[in-house]
Amino acid sequence: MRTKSAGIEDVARLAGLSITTVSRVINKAATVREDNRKKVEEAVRKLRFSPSPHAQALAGGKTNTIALVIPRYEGIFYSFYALELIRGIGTLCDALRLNLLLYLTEGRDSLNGKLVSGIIFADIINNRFQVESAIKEKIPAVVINNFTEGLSVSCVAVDNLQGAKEAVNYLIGLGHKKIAHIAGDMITQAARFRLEGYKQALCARGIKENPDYIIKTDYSRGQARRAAEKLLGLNADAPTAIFVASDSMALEAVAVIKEKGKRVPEDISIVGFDDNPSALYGPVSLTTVRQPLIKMGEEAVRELNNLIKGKKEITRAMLPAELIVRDSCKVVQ
Amino acid sequence: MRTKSAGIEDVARLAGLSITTVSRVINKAATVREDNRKKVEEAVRKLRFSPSPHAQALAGGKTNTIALVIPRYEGIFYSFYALELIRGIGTLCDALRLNLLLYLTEGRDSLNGKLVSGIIFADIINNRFQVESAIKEKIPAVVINNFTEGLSVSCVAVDNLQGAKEAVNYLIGLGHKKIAHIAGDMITQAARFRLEGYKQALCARGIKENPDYIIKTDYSRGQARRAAEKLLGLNADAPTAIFVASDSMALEAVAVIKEKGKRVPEDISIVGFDDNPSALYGPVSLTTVRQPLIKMGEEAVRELNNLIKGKKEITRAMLPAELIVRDSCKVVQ
DNA sequence: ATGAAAGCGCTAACAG
DNA sequence: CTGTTAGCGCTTTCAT
Repeated sequence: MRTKSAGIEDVARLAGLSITTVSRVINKAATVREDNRKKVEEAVRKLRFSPSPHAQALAGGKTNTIALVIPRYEGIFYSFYALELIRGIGTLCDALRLNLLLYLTEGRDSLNGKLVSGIIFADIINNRFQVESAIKEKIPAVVINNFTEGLSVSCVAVDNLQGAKEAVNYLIGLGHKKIAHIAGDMITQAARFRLEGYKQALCARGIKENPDYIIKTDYSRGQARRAAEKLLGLNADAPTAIFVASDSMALEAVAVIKEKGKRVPEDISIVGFDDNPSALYGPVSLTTVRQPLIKMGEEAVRELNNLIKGKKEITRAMLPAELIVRDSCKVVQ
Repeated sequence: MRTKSAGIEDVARLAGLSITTVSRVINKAATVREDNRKKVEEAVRKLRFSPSPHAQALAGGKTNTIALVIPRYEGIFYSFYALELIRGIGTLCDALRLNLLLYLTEGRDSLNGKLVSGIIFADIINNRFQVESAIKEKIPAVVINNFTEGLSVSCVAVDNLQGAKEAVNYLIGLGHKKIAHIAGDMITQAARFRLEGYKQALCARGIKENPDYIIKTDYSRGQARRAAEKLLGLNADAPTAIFVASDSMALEAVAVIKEKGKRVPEDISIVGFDDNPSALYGPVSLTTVRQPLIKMGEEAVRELNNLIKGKKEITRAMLPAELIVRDSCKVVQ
């Protein structure tokens, strides 16, 4: 029983003009005489009129709303990835006056493209087909954090390969040779690239890969703990440095190491990934690889907006990752 | 240039029936003969038809989408409050097939109620007027984490007063008398209630309030750090226990304490608030007060859904907080 | 049980 | 620069 609020016709009547003219000032068309524009604007104010988005969408075909699709995969919530992304995207949408539809999806259902004028995919995990169908339906789309090979969509990703290499090179530069990697979930491209970067960096410096030194996880702290324990359990063969695929896992590794009576960085050096602010504090501030999450979100919205406005070519942006040196690494003894 | 997809008319033609009948089966009206329903359903499948939400909304007045309004106040992002809430709400919306519109708002703009059939406010911070106008416009609404006094809206909050009391009583039970409180941002009701609970618990046991023991913050780790330093700077008068308004601040306090060469819990006991999983690890696992964030989100969606479906009475739910005892507290010496 | 027709509130040609 | 008119794709009386 919501009170029926003013419609465009009421405004037109009050202003003594046609609804077309009202529509024109609403849509900021240039072809309205100044005095009439004023009249309309006043009528709008008096009536507290605001156009029905549904009618606008139906008549004009513009929705002004975009969707953010986040795969409802546990791991995506382990880091602060999701929140930072939402924050970046949400803030920019607010500024651009875009409505943001949020889908935490299992990936099975297909999105109803009729509702939105564009879609941002926060990574692709089990929902590649949603991306594909968006492309097929020619809905403007951009994928975040996944340098989409074989898919013709715009994307904005972070250079995980380079980031990982820098991390490992830094460790090698410190004299480490026994470098382990607690990897993320191989279901994510980011984790795969970080692992690949780790391998390439090792290889480039002629250090042989040790299978015992590579442990794959689901990004959870629980699995990080087990990984760290396994690594320490190698005893004499235990690594002197560990490159961990996320800061929250790195923090867990640090905790395990301390529990076992070892020290970071004196006994074992640690490099994380994310630049999660909570890694600044704690027993030792973490050396890590910074991922510009908020920026990725913003870039994605910007690109999507351009696509919606008619931009044709897709663009694949690869943002650089940056090694942030703090206190969790040391020259090997 | 999106290819025009099938409309209800196409379906009607293919099925050899009227669009009215098609509309009926879409809306699961009972008055359709079984064989005709089958025909329509098949046509729908063949044409991959899905109704235009905008047209539906315009014609029928039902949107199927709700809004989640999150005040874009820094502090709300410091804890994992926002993410957990989004997670709970988003997941349930997915299950209920509701579209979720997310607004990270400064609180100044008024929401366009025509777009949604209901609104969830994730706390009220600088945007009380948005809540008020929703009420005025009779848009179904529910407020989270704010036991809205003076506002006739449904709400689902957590019992911060009781939670804080339990925390402090626990500390008192351990023999502590010099108990400090690093409070949250007084702009939030939660912080005010936690402070109030702290005071009441002290008072009930006849412990006099010490102004030096109460430090208000903005929930940030930076301010938590300064608060902890100030508290430790009291030297002989320093507290033997600190009740901290959030886990992330509590973690920071622990860090400061260790830096100063003191131990937790041997020298100082700490109780946090949130049950943030990251407080499980680290140097000492944190005793804390659990806040059922995801549940709050789910309850909010459920209540909103009922309101949308015609439920008249508003309901104010107060979820209990639960003290989780772990390792950061000890009997005073 | 089914269909014809009248809107829902707006935008977009097309005239003037 | 402004107004007239025809839809946008559905739901809903109201007949049949």
